[in-house]
Formats: sequence, structure tokens, C-alpha cells
Amino acid sequence: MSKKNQLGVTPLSEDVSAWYNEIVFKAELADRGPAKGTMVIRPYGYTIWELLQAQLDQRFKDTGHVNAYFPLFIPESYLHREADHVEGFSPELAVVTHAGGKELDEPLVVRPTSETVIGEMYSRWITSYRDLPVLINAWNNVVRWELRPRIFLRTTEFLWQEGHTAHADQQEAMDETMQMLGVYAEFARTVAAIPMIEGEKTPGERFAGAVRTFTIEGMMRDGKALQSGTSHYLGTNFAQAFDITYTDVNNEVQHVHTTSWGMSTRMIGAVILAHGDDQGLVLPPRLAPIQVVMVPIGRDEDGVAAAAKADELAAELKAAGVRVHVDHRDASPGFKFSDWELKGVPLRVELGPRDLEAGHVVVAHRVGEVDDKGRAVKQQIPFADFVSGVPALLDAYHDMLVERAETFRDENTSVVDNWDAFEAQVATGFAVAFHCGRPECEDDIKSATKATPRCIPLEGEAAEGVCIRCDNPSAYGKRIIFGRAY
RNA sequence: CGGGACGUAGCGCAGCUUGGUAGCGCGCAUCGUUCGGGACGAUGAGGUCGCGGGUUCAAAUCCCGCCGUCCCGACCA
Repeated sequence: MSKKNQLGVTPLSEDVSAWYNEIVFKAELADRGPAKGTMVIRPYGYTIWELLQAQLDQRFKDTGHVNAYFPLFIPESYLHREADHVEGFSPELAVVTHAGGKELDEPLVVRPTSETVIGEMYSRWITSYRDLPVLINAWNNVVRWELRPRIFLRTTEFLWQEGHTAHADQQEAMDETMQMLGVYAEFARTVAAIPMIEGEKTPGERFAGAVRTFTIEGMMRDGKALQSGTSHYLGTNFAQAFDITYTDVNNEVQHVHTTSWGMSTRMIGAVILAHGDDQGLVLPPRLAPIQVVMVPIGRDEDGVAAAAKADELAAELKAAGVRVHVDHRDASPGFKFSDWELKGVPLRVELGPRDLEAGHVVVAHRVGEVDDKGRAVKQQIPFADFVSGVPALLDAYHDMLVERAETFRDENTSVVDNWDAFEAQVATGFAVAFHCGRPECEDDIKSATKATPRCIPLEGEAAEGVCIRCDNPSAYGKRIIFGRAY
């Protein structure tokens, strides 16, 4: 049993798993559903998802994509058309065998991902080079019967978006694959304040049915990696399986080259694990349901006056596009401070009789300088400056979170060239090392250290050496990133 | 599926060894006092002790069976 602080939360440093679960429940992000592995996303958590969705969706639109919706149920036979795909997903399929009171002629699988149905539809829609490219995204839910669920990180049913594009040739499809990887990395940094390592998965970690799989990998507060978005070049694998062909300018029939890319509710888990601390959640401002919380202080007339001023300032902030909330609950200020810290609100504003008289508010940042009691150093800001200054404060806070995460990641990443150093490094962070590229060697490293190749980074100097584990010549032409993963 | 822990009030837990009126803390409700870092007092509501059998005058407690949950591993966005 780990010791808990006064909030009843196990310290992050003590037990990350316990901390994570307690934060998710206490901050009211989500709750467990009645069926194993399912989750209820509560309003506070769902608002984060809506903010994430809106900002990611805008980026898809900006890069020329349109949204559509494809069915939840897929004929089981469809999955079998692409050999690697069915092999990869079969173990985790939920299959409907009975419906409408009788057994179905052909079972239906609940989509684990939609390459197959979408492939089928694309084969009907695409006939000419003039129909290409097809640039469609879908926001939906998928089901994968995972053996060990964890809220947000790996639930049986999860929400995500899956982009599916079809192109005339490899070059264009690869450009799309890389473009969307870049969109994810930019989004993660700009919106979620998480710096990501962009890279390619090794063959052993590739998506079932893909020719090449690219990933963004973030480092969580315990030094573990979280795959936070993927972009796949599928070659003509699905085009061949679903007969997606077009006639080119020379009147020759060609298979299209397809891509798929996705980001899921796991990203909420990434935000929790990348930024949180012993006090609770730390939300990046652009995903925070509440960016500024105002706590009026005082009783009787003082309290009424403070509350009125808080409402007035909040109305001005709201007009300026800030997500602000005034806490009118009948509870002590101290309670409210802790409560909003647990919920990760970036800026807290205190407004009491003394401030009213002086004409300023007291602002505390959720993460920032602390005093000797470990509490946020507060600053006094005149009313007028405050209202006009909040957007800049939030932007600066965002930048600080990015920098903090980046510094943390860099401090916990090391280039290693011998096995002992490798073992020590992956216990607490990322190791950058040579690898021979053999799947058996990857497995061996995993059973010895729990670490897996996270990616072959896009960045990173060309270099050759010997495998960190088996001394065979290195593959990939550069060092690759290893780490323990969620 | 393997290893571990656990199921008692909304939440966290004690009680079980040695069977005998089901408890504590938090939370909740009402009233009063409080209010600048999780305030305090008084009163009160809230339980088929996971489910099914068995032993017994009597089972949360002992016995048998089942179900479920969580954590660690294999799978994975």
C-alpha cells in the first residue's frame, strides 16, 4: 500500500499506475464502464476530447481532407482478404454471430479499424486517375478486445479518427503519409504541449497490412514511451485485396496506393502522463476545458462583492475567447485551490476583499515557481492588465510546458554503445543505440529489459556500428530509439 | 491464460484468527459558526457484508462451489 497525500492520491513518484488511475477518477475524466475494458468518458474528459477533435480536424481540413462515416459492422470475410491484416487483428476481434433473434449467415465483426470496408467502397468509387486522390477522414469508435485494458491508454472500445487516402502512385502516397505524421507531431506540440519523436517503426512493430508504419512517440513522466499517433503507407496491399484500380492517362489499369493514419483517445492518456504531478492533472491550455478559474474570497458583503467582480471579469474574458469558470461553490478557498489543481486548470485567479480594494487579482499558475511550502508563487495583476493579458499568459504557460517536457525528455535520453549502459538507460528513459534489425533480437532485448524499439527517428545522423545486443552489423543506417512502452 | 491482491454504506477501509445486536474515516443532508491553502460543532440519512450451497440454535466470520474486479506478464491506438 503506497502512502497517499492529503488529496488521497498516491504520489506519482511512488506508483505511476496507482497515481494514473486515481487521477483519472478523482479529476472526473472518466469512469469504468460495467463491461470489462470499457470506459465512460465523463464531461470533463469529453470536453478535452472535443477540444482535441476540433483542433485536429481543422488541420485535416487545412490539408485538403473531408470527413465521412463508414459502418461499424464489417462482413467477417472482408478481414480475410488481406493476409497480414487478418492475422494481426483476428485475436482481438469482437464478432457478432446472432442478430434479430437468429444466427447470421455470415458473422459481422465490429470494426477494429476500417481499411477493409473503406477499401471496398473505394473500389466502387475510383475508376479513373481523375478520381484521385481520395482524401477522407472518419471520426468514429472502434473495438479491439485487448487482454489488458487501461483507461484511455488501451480500452476495449475507443474513439479516434482514421484517415484513409488513395493515390495514383507511391510517391504521392508517401508524401501524404509523411505529411500526416508531421501534422500529428505539430498538433501534439502546439496543442497538447508534448514534444514527439517522429520516426518509422521497425518491421516487427509495423501495422498489420502496412508497407511502412510511422509513429510519433512521446516520453511520459516516468520515462516510458507512448505511441501517440501513427501514419501508414499501405502500398497496394489493400488495393489488391479490394481491387481498387483506376485507369491512368495511358489507358492502363493501375492499383492505387493507399495510406491510413490515426490518433485516438489515448492522446488524453498522453496528456495526463506527460504533464501530471503529485497534485494531479496538468492540462495544456489549448486542451483545458477551463483555462482560467476564478475563486472569489470573502463572506457576507465582501463575498458578494468579490463574486460580482469575478463574474464581471469572467464575462470580459469569455468575450475575449478565454474558457473561464467562476467557482461559486460554498466551500473554503483552500478546498477550491486544491480541487482546481487536481483538475489541472492552468491559471487560478483569487479575488478577495483586499484585492478588490487594491484593484488587482491574484494569479497562480498550476505549474511554475513554488514557495517553500511547495505552493505556487502568486502574482498580483491590475484588473485591466489581467483581462487583456490572459491570452499571452496562457501562451507562455503552454510554451513553458513544452519546454519542460522537452527538457525532461532530453535529460532522460542517452546515446549508448554497450549493453550495461543500455539496460540502465531503458530503465528510466530512452536509449539511442544501434540495432541489427532482426526481429528475434528485438524479442530478446524485450524479454531482457522490457524495452522495444520505439522508432527509427527521422532525425539523427547517418552512422553505422554494431548491434547493442548481438554485435551483428547495424541496420537502418543510424541509431534507433529504444524504450519501455505503455 | 500464468503470477499476485481483493470483493463489507457513494469512496477508502476495519471487523474474520477465536461464529453471538455491522463499525470507522471521508463524503452526503439540515442547522449554526467559519471562509486568503482541503474549517468546526451538533443532529441525521445511508448496508440483502459479491453470488449460491453447506455446517450451526446462530455465519461478514468456518467449509465447498461460482462470479467479478484490480495490479504484474503475454497482445496492443
